[in-house]
Amino acid sequence: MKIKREYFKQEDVVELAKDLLGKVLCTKITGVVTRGVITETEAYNGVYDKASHAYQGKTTNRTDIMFASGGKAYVYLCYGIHHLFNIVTGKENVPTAVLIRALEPLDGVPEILSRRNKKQIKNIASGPGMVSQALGIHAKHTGTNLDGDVIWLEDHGAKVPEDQITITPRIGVGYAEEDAMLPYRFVWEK
DNA sequence: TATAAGATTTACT
DNA sequence: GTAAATCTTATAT
Repeated sequence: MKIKREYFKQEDVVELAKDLLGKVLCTKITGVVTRGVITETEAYNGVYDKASHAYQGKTTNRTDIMFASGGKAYVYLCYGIHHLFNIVTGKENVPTAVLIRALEPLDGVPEILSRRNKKQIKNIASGPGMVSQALGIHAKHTGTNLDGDVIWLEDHGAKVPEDQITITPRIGVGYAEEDAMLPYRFVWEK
């Protein structure tokens, strides 16, 4: 079943990032539906988090979307090459978001293989830039409603046992000083 | 207007 | 293991 927009409005972004493990991310970008089970996430805790683009309430053209209420896509181009897909969460004016770092293809596998130019699905979406490429997500999808028919999430009822969840510091945010050590990354280790 | 750096991936030595 | 690719955004002239 499709996840309602209210789900993304809960205030504890760290809990939400953890709860998203096992959920299914779906896109319909080129007329083809692709689905993947989320296996790795990171939380970005708004104004308190130096690793967040919205640290200290900084608003720019790029980060404006993070201040919207939960349930929208925030897609950001990194290193000029990679599109990073985030789910905006929380209430309006609370710039929290969850980065999807990895997933396992479920439906539309041939389309995913073709987009990634690969022959097998192993590790095909094991990094934030690769997730976006696999599902066809582009920076132009920033602001897309996640309860629409382009990008949405489904709950297939998968329960992830606590003992299969690994919590670690985030990746690639060394510039965030002490906040780089925060345990905001969640990995589903099967 | 110009310059520096980035929530990364991939290829090559 | 190291380095290149590559372009938008933010900050400074």
